[in-house]
Amino acid sequence: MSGPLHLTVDKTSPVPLYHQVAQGLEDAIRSGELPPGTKLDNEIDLANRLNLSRPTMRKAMDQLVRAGLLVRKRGVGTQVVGPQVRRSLELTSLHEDLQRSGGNPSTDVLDFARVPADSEVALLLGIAPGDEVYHLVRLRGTDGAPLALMENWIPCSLCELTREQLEQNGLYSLMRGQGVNFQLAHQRVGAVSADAFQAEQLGVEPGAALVSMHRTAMDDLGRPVETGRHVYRADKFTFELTLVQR
Amino acid sequence: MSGPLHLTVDKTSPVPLYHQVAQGLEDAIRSGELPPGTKLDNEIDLANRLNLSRPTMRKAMDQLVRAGLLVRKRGVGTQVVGPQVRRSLELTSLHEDLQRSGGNPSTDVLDFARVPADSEVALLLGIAPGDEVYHLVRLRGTDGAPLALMENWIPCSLCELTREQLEQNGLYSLMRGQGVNFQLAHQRVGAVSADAFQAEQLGVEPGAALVSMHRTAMDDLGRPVETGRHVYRADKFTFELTLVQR
DNA sequence: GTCAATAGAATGTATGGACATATGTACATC
DNA sequence: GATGTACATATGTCCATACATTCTATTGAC
Repeated sequence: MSGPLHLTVDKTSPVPLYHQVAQGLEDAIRSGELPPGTKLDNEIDLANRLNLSRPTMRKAMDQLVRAGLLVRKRGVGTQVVGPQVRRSLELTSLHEDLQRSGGNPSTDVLDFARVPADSEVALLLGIAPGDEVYHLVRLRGTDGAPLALMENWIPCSLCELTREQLEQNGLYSLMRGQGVNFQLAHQRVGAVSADAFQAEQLGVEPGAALVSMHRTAMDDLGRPVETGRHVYRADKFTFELTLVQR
Repeated sequence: MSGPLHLTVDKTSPVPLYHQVAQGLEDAIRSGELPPGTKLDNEIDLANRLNLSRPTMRKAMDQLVRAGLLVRKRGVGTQVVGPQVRRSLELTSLHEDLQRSGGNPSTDVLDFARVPADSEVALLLGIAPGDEVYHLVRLRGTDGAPLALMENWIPCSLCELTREQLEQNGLYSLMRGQGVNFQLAHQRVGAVSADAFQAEQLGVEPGAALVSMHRTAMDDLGRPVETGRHVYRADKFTFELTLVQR
């Protein structure tokens, strides 16, 4: 179940060989050239065919195994799993999600201020109560219809924010642009009934079901850099996640 | 910022060296022996100290970098991130979650039948409409209070299920016990207002906000093995997730 | 004909070395 | 004193090879 698959690698390119191979294989799988169930040639043959060492070939395949596109069975071989394994879980902002789905995102900054952190926010951000934080309340919508009401806190020591920037850009891209390296985020997703303010802002009846989300994001050294509480219109928004067995 | 750290490896053990090292390092980090911010010795020294080759040492550290416990910076060194990186996202069932949190889970099987798959279920499970599937409706609770209403479909060709088994065990552990290798699951989490049936079963007012979840689980070859729709009491249940930047 | 031993094939683990490249610092120069 | 260059350092990539382990299929014995 193999043979053709004309992968090529450029040994002069600055992009690592194993990455080129992994990318080529992934493209072949996602394009359907290697349909689910296909059994690949063994690692040594593949390496020889591309004039690579086995460790390099293996490292490329490792990536795809971790990504869930390939399954290796010792003593048997390697098989294509299938492209129903879509994008795995990523750390993205809502703004970026909306851009991808083609909607026309808008942002209304309802509140923007520097305030002293209360004890709850200080605990979440790992700072002292009273330290200055940005407090934002934003209303996000697509194509004119309100979608999400978002309340966020960010330590002022991390970056400079202005109301004008926030009306144009996503919070995450602004912070990234000022050297904040997001690494991971803890989220809690649940449901709440809309209170009067939420109902008015989002254009739903009071008591309507909303998706709620609490998030605390951390940078590459594990320092909390942002925390927030968001609510979404349940008829327009769900969280999609892919759980992977390790 | 290093020096002691008395790791040892057993070269006669059947457990891979790189795994022993990774485990030892992870223990040292999580125990606080290597606090966040600690800079590790370079890979070559560490390898020499443990009488290992650099690739082996590096492979061990790779695991921890992927797990988010270490950060490597080229030309600089490797640093401990911190243990606030708790358990990442895992593929678990609700039943197992409840056992971990100490609650006393109960299961009430409201419906159990073999039925022909309708077109929607058939599409999700990748089978032909009309093929036989198990159709389950279960009410889960903790300490006597209802928590979740769960409706599931499983192809009959995959395993044998009985009502009695389901009252004692989680669905996933039953299927795993019959050779189903869960690999990943796609989930959509949102919110809905409780209808009359849901409200009665869960003990809430009609119209109350509920957390909703749709899931399709797949095995190691990418075949769908289970799909379902669940609703949870919003006051007792949220989804916790950790997003990791890759 | 059935079952067990065996050989082959594939992945899993490990070694040792070599060179490339990014980063921070110390030194030399202007 | 400011600036730029050179060097030391640590990680990033890659190769050639060896042996271990597991699964499959075939062979051979009873």
